[in-house]
Amino acid sequence: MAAEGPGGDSPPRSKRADAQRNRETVLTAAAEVFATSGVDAPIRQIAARAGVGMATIYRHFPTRADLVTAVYQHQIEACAEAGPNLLARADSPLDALHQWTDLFVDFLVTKHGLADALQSDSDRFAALHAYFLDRLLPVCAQLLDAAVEAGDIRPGTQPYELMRGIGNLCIGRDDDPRYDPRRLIALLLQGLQRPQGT
Amino acid sequence: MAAEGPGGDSPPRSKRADAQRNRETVLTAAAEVFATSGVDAPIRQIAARAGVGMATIYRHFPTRADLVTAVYQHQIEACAEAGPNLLARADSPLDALHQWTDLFVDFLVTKHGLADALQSDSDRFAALHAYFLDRLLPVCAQLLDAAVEAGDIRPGTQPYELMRGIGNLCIGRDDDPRYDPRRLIALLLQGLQRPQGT
DNA sequence: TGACAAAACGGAGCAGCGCTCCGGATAGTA
DNA sequence: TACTATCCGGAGCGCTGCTCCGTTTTGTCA
Repeated sequence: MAAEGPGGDSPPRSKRADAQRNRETVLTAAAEVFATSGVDAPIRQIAARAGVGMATIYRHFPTRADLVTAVYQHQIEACAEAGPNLLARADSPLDALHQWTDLFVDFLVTKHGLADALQSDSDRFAALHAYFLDRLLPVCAQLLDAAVEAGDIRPGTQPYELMRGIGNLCIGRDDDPRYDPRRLIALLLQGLQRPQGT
Repeated sequence: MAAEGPGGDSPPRSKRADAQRNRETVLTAAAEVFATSGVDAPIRQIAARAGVGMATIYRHFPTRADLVTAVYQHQIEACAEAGPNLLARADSPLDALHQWTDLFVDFLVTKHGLADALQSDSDRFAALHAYFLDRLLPVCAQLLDAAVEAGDIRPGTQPYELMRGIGNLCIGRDDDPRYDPRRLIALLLQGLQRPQGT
């Protein structure tokens, strides 16, 4: 979908050609800077790389969350769409949940500081948080429900809590061999499974 | 005048009286400010509250991590000492691990932004991170080992990973009724338990 | 007690950041 | 070509972390 701020459809008012061009330029530059300096990189740095003024960035993306959202939109979307596909193709709903989680974690871990931003207790990234929830929560809920239905995991877990938990576990330096979020998330899912007895 | 300040034992030659006094004043002010504005509160604010200049704070606590560590030292210590006690008194090592985890989580959750700081990928809080690890990792390892020994949980989990996982799960606003780190940590420990059958 | 050096203090000052404001440039249209 | 709505750029403000240095306080020794 068109990258619009939350608020919905705007009339087919097309922007001026230079504005359109600058928007793309900024997105490209932001993606590069985020990859090297993390999503907290100074706006000035992104502006310099894009060869535009700061106001241009703020005009297109009023908050940092809007910019981050726009940069990663495609990947978030891909992650959302993968959910139903995995559910259809995997051996079991539990298996699908595992695979989807792996996908989600891979995405978060490879984006420097993205997981941190998502769970930050400041409100700077509220819009990003909202977008993630809006797109991925239903997917996670669907997978969870299917696994419950199949009797693989016990009912009662809230998708929101699980998603935030997974996101939280992804926080931190990604170059520490002593800490691999995947192992902990595997434990978490293990704990979710219905015990054989009782 | 044998009044020796708490904390590490330093050689007999100590600081001037006014320095000692200011150190305490700053610690008190910092504790108050941290409680209301979080551990990221501006140094100026703490200085103003303590009625001292900023340089005084930097002189006593070169980095923010040093200040935070000093403020929470007693509570961290208490948490560390509780480990062996719980192990001795609880019904089982697994039970002790649960109780200790609760203690740890309660501590983290009630300190605004402390968990965030602990896992921040910036190096600003490296000293704090190191202190936590130094004091609490052995305790966690002891509890974990005991539980493994008792056959309650399966071997192979690294204490470092578990501690970081617990810390990570505590990150975020603490006023969200939809997210309770305790529930997820319970799941994590559940996943750690040795399966009864097969 | 008074003098004096070491220790500690305080805040001005610099640099880096987010974000805004407004004079000037530009694109689309008549 | 002329005109206007749209868009642009960067100077500027306020807020931060952290340092530097002239001033004040403390402890000691004559």
